[in-house]
Amino acid sequence: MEMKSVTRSLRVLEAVARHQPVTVGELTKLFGLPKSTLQRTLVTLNEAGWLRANRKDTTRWEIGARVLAVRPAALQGSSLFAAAREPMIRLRDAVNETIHLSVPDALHGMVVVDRVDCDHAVRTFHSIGDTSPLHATAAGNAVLAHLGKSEIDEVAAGTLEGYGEETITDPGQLRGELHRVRERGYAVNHNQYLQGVCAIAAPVLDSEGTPLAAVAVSLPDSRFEPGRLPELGRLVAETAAEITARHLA
Amino acid sequence: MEMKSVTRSLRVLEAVARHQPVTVGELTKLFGLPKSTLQRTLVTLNEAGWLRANRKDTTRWEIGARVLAVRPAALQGSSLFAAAREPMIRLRDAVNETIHLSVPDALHGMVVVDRVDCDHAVRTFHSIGDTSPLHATAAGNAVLAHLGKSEIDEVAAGTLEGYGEETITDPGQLRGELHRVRERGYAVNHNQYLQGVCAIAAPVLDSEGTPLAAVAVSLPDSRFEPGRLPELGRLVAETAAEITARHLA
DNA sequence: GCATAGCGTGTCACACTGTGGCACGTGACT
DNA sequence: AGTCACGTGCCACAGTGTGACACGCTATGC
Repeated sequence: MEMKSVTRSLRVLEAVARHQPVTVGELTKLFGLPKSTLQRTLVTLNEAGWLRANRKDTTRWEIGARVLAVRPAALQGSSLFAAAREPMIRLRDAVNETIHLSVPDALHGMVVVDRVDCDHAVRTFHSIGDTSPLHATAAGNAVLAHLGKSEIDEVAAGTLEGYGEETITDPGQLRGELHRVRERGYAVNHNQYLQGVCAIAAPVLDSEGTPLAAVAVSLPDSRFEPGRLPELGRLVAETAAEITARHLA
Repeated sequence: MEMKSVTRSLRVLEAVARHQPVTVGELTKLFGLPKSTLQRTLVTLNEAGWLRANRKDTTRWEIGARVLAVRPAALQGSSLFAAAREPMIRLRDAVNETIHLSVPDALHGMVVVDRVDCDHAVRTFHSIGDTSPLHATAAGNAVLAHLGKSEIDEVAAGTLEGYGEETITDPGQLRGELHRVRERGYAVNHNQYLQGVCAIAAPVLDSEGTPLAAVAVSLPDSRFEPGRLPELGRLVAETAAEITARHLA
């Protein structure tokens, strides 16, 4: 079950996305593969519409718009994405902090799918497409808390990697935290994953209670005030509830 | 320059995107290929992270989150996308009609990259990722009008496919229309492409005047009032200008 | 002005890859 | 039990993609 050319083509696609507009030569250095091989790959991807030549320098390649037609199941019909946008902007306006929408991917991590920025000079930054661990982030915990027991066990049984002093690495402690998340309706991350980054998150559930995504307020440690937690938590949970409602409508 | 397996894999990816969550059997009917071939493709795409098994029915496949890492690159570094969002929502609030953001793809068509919905019961509908011809849509004309003469020639020299009574299929007539678009700052489509669908669009330009995208107000024929055109056109053009300004900032 | 080095592009024989016919296990419906 | 359709697994062979090599071009250095 190899399909070498396919896996390589997809890796090339990802490399082009990160380095666009990029030339064949630059890619040979990145991959250590023969020029002919890479060029053949680029031409093929181009013919398929997934890549295109830069309009100004036709030897440089960039991502084609075809990619946009391929959307993750979590965003199917764009309804979740569309439903989330305006509530997210309102939440940002209310708290003036960066808001993220993330979806779980194969129980291995959360992926940022949308973002609304605040206007502080100092702010947290995560690109769309970035991934983060379930057990060490607010968005991850918000989702995890509403998964079935078997799925929680699966995650807790795996290695709970530590990223710093605050990371929860003990399965029992994680279960306790998830219980608290369920009770108060929102999850909190205080320096558990990235140093200096805090977040408050709440889950977006489908009609059966399965978590589809999480909305999170993300802010620098320097602006984190424990006293405001209940208020922020309430706002985030309300936003998540509104997204859920719009999504079902 | 074939790369049969790669092209096929990408086709499969697109098919999965359209039909997710989908089974092997359904795909064999779509492609007329052996089950083994398709399954091998699915497994490979899954291992690459672009596909994943549905959580409830593990024999059904859907698009994985990996594509999100590539997606922002398709939106010109994502800054355009982010810059456009809030002006688009304001425009929607002002006119209560569906707003689209589209980018040109390889001079062959426009691709919808973002959408803000109105709240009418009757509304136009285009999914993100949908494509439409340059010569027969408002967004297409808005972009085309600001391309170089050689590029306009290229399009005009090609076949200007007709989609109905109103479609401009004559190259000379198209040039005249594009001239008018440049003069008044916005393009209008009255049933030229899809029957019953009208739109008013304006281009988003980069610092050199190259069109990067177009914003469009899209509405059903039944709500189209010629008398409101100047006002709508002005609003759309202002929105496009604001997106341009934010994008450069 | 000539040499060199780097680029993108093109070619081709060979090895190895992906192919697809076939067969198995399973679960649903008759 | 019997039938059917499904997802999955296997393997010989044909056809595919591979990558060393070569070409033309441009920029840079001597």
